[in-house]
Amino acid sequence: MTELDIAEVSHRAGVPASTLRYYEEKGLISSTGRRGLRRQYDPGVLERLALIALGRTAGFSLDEIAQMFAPDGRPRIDRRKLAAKADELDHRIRELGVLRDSLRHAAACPAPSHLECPTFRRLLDAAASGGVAAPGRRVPLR
Amino acid sequence: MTELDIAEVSHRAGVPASTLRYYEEKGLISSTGRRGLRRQYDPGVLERLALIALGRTAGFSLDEIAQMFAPDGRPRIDRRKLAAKADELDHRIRELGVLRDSLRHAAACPAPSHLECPTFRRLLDAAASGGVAAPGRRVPLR
DNA sequence: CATTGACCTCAAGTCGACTTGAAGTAGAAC
DNA sequence: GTTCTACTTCAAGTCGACTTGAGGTCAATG
Repeated sequence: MTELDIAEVSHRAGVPASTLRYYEEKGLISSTGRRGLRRQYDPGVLERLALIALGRTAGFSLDEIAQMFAPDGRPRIDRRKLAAKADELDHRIRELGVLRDSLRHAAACPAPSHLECPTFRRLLDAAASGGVAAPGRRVPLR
Repeated sequence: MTELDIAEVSHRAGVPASTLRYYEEKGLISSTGRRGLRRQYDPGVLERLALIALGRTAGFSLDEIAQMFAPDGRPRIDRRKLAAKADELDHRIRELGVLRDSLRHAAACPAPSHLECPTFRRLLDAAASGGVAAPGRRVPLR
């Protein structure tokens, strides 16, 4: 029997069983059957979970990820969506880069108060005018 | 009178009035008084809002940001915290860079299915082993 | 055959940052 | 002096991704 028990999947994928049930409810994964009450899974579910994890870190929502699987279970990833997400990431990366540099500067800046540091002020103005980033959708930090 | 009406602040800072009330409730900003019922603000609140926006985009929570103001209202930013956040950002930036490159590759990859693309598979394995990033705290995407 | 313990379901709770809705009020315009 | 309107308060709702808790079931172990 090559089937995996839910505990096995949970352990191997590093994902709580509750999450596996939740993903199943959302249609992201499916179990091949039950042994008694317990869900059994095809080993392929591990790959699928990896795909889901990947999508999450790229900033896709679970619903978006669900769209990425064809009814037959094979990934059907729209290359344009990937490219678009890559561009989005690129944008975000630049923003974060500016932010990081400014934070570093502010951390080292000799001005008595941050408000008196020109670099910090420039950053502030950018933030005020939405030049850096406005709070919006969220992506994982780590 | 140099005081600003809440509508004025809302408009100039690009922040809904409901958010201003919420921030006040959280102790992030304060109004100087009322004209009738309406909150009046010192123009300095705009700078403070910029500071808050900045903190948000850097990934600080509102509570953390609240800690960054001394009781007198002046920013009291711990330089070590800034440096730590910069390091965190740096880490995240690297991760996102890898992710972006891989997405771009996958978008252009000629393999019939992404699962057959070596680059994509490497990325998958990284995601599976937590090598890229595990979902956790959130920071603004844009 | 009885117990154990890990799984099951389903509803509800959590977290952060706000938003929304109902019901009220005061300054300003007519 | 009435009406208009933008504000006010306070409680409750929203969103996404899960987690938690109560009460139930079943394969395996002794």
